[in-house]
Amino acid sequence: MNVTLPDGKVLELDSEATGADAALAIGPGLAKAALAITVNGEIRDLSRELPDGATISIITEKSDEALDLIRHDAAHVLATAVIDLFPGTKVSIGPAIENGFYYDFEFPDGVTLSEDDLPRIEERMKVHVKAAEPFERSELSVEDALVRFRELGEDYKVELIEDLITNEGAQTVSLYRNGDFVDLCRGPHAPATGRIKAFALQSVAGAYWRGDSTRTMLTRIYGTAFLSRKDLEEHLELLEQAKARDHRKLGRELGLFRFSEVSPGSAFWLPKGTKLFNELVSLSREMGEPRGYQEVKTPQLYDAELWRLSGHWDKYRENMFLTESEDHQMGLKPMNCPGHAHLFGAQQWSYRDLPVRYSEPGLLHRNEPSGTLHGLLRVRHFCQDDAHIFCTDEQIQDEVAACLEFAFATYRLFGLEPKLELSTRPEQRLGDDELWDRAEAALSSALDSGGHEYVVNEGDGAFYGPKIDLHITDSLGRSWQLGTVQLDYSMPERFDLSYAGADNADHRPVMIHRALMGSYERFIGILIEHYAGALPFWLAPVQVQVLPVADRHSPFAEEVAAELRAGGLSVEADTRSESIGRRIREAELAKTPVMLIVGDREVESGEVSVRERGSGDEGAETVAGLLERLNQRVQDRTA
RNA sequence: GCCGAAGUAGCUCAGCUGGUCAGAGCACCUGUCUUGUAAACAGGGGGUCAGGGGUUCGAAUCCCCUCUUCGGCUCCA
Repeated sequence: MNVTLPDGKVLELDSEATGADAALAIGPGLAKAALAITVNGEIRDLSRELPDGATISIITEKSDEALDLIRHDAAHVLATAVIDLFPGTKVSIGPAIENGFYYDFEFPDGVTLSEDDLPRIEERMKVHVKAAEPFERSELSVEDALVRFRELGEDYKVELIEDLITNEGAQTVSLYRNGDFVDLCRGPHAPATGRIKAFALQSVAGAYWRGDSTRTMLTRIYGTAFLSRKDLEEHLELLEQAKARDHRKLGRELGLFRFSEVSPGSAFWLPKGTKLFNELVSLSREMGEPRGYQEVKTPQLYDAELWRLSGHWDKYRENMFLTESEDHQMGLKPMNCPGHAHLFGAQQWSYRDLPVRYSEPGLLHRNEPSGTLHGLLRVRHFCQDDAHIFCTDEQIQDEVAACLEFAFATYRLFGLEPKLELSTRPEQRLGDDELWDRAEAALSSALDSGGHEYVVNEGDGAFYGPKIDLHITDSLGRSWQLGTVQLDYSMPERFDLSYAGADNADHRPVMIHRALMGSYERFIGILIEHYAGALPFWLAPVQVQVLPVADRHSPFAEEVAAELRAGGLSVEADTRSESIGRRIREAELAKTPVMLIVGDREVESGEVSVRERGSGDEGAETVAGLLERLNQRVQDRTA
């Protein structure tokens, strides 16, 4: 038979030749390095027979696919070790994931696993890796496979096979054996367990079977694997370093905010944190005004009637904080939209008035489940940079495009590059298909015209309309949704909103919900991790720290500070009788962008010695010149 | 909410199997030093060991409940 190699050469092989044979035919070095083979674009085991005429490419440790392969191998070895150590454990699934792998198990009654158990599971895994047990693939009819896994009591595998039959019409399934462990698995795998050069188990967690919270909670073991010990150590080192960027740690160390048991999930903002917070609110106002936004203020607490009208009473009550007043049930707002819709509906509108863009840095309360709270990134009390745009159908596309422009203009200031997701019509939805066609088309063409790349989440839209979300990852690579632009045909209906058209008839406006930073809390959490706490000059709560060398220079230091403050900067003077070295160190640790050292020389010359965060002495400068330079940095919003 | 883990001074942590176990460093306060680009020196104050029950002659240490936090899952800005 003949196969074609990546460089276009044709290789002649014996009939029934396998991927391993092909690799050997190319060269013994490659045969040794080979992990798997791509056959007509599909990754397969080396041991499988090649089809005649196939285009092949050998996967080695250098290939992009190599890590996924050995991580998947490692997941099987993990399962092998777990079953060795905990007989009677049921297995479910164990895929490779970004940065590692996991396997989900159901342990026998009475057995609970904790992280203390990981070392001995690792030891057991090492035995199997060292034994370099081959991965052997076999195929089985679905009937035989069902019998086999039923006998073993592997209920989860049985369910998987049943679903393969119903959903894919599967006739056969593939099994992989390594050592004594046989798993239902699509493959592919490397030739043997020995190819896993370095691995580590990392954590134990609960995970619902099939991601369904009504089903059994399985025990998930996370781990990672690499092609060399060095790569593994580098990865673990990176994870260590990421902890230093954690906004919860930095928020405390930098004196930005804190949390307390007296109000779980709600930040207490300290003066410095409040300054940062307010800076972002100002930014949003400053950018919103020229874009036609009008700020409004709406109440925190509303009669339950409003929530019934908006639909939140039915769909969101569980997550709302409720109270009573004079026999009226009331609820704190979890969203600003009903208030804005109510406000819009309170007066008459002409088509000439549209679009109307109401913005509000609205304070919200959502009673999020305790287990979901996460520093500033998931809180119960937060403030959105929220706005609602009421417009005509024809205006949707331009408005959405303008929202995206606004969002990117904002993110660019911080060097953040969000990932975009377009979520389309869900199964349960309001409105006819024609409406959804138009709404989705409006969103996707706004995305396309802006030249944005995005992924489509089919069926993930809100029940009232499709949406575009902006995602950013935190220091540990966890993705968080920040901004969102949502089309809503439902709320205008519920609130019976209307405007008079050119035809003098009543028309229903469309509502666009948009929050660009998302919430100030989450955005600040992400920013802190993005900058590792070293906020750019324009955002720093304390921009300049003036440091007199000795007590006798304090009056001059105060003068300099006052002058810079009068020039609009946030300045402190550290006049404590501590050593200058100590005060410089503390200003550095506080991530203050600019330090000014003033001693005899400066008092004499009237200038100041400038020290930039992280880069040492930069020489003397007049206060006036410095002020101008620093104000330019604020204006340009540069570091 | 679910699974697992943790909770000792403001912070980081010691305190092994219950019996001088309430400690250290940093921070804080006081005093001395008056400093030239990342930590001066000395002394001092501070915790009913998350909260509540229980076991015991005796609990920070063992058990139970609650709260909070951390890692995930589900859900979400």
